[in-house]
Amino acid sequence: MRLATWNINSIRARADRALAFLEREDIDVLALQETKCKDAQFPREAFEAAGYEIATFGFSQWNGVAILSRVGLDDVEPGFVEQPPFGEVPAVEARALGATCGGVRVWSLYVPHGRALDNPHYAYKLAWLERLRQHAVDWVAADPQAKVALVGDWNVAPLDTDVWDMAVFEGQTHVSAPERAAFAAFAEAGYTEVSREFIPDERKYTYWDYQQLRFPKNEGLRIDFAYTSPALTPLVKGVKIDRDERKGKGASDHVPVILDIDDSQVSA
DNA sequence: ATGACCTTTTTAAAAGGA
Repeated sequence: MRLATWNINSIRARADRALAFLEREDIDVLALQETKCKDAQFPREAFEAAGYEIATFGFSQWNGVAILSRVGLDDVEPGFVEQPPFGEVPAVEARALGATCGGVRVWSLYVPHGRALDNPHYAYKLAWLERLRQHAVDWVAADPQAKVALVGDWNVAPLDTDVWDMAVFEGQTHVSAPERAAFAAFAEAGYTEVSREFIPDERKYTYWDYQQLRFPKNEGLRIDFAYTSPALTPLVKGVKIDRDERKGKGASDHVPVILDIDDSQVSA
């Protein structure tokens, strides 16, 4: 089974690219972030025609997550329990969507950005990650054989080498100690960030700003990750960052991260 | 060439992104 995660930065603007990607990379399950549309606006038909079931969670032009699967799509969960809300009128945002696909509990995650260290969005980000971590612990405590994949745009650069120039990011979000601790806490809970296991190299980014020739200069960030639960980790046989997807006109600013999972021991 | 922001919505100008 091939499982991919991709912050697509509008599914309506990039449905054709998504379809081409699914076919080119032979993807079974695709977790999307920043779909930027309401559920009713999601371009379902083309994906259904290609053989995928679709679960969406979107309220507006902001955020939005989805999961496409051709190996089953069950127990869909829009948002996690007690997901922290945000806003003047506190509301849960469309940043997490769970579904069971081919025996794997997939969570498509769009972690809050944080905006600035003194912004309320930053405290929201840390609380959001901590609540998710508690769930991650509980899920494997309840069932040590649970195959859980927490995939998406984590909006955290765990290592200094995950940003193209640390001097630029000093005092900014994504690289602060609390954010990195919140990210590392998933590993302390027994999960493994498998992209790092398979791709330990530096300057292997997943995001490049549209501005200032960041992509051709390879000035990017590594912020899209895949944490797998103890039972799932040994089944992950490979990980690829699809850097080519950033090329050409009409690319998202993020590229997909693809996991190859050994099907033979995963029952649907 | 891998190329000089993009997407959305109250269709102009602003917000969010990282």
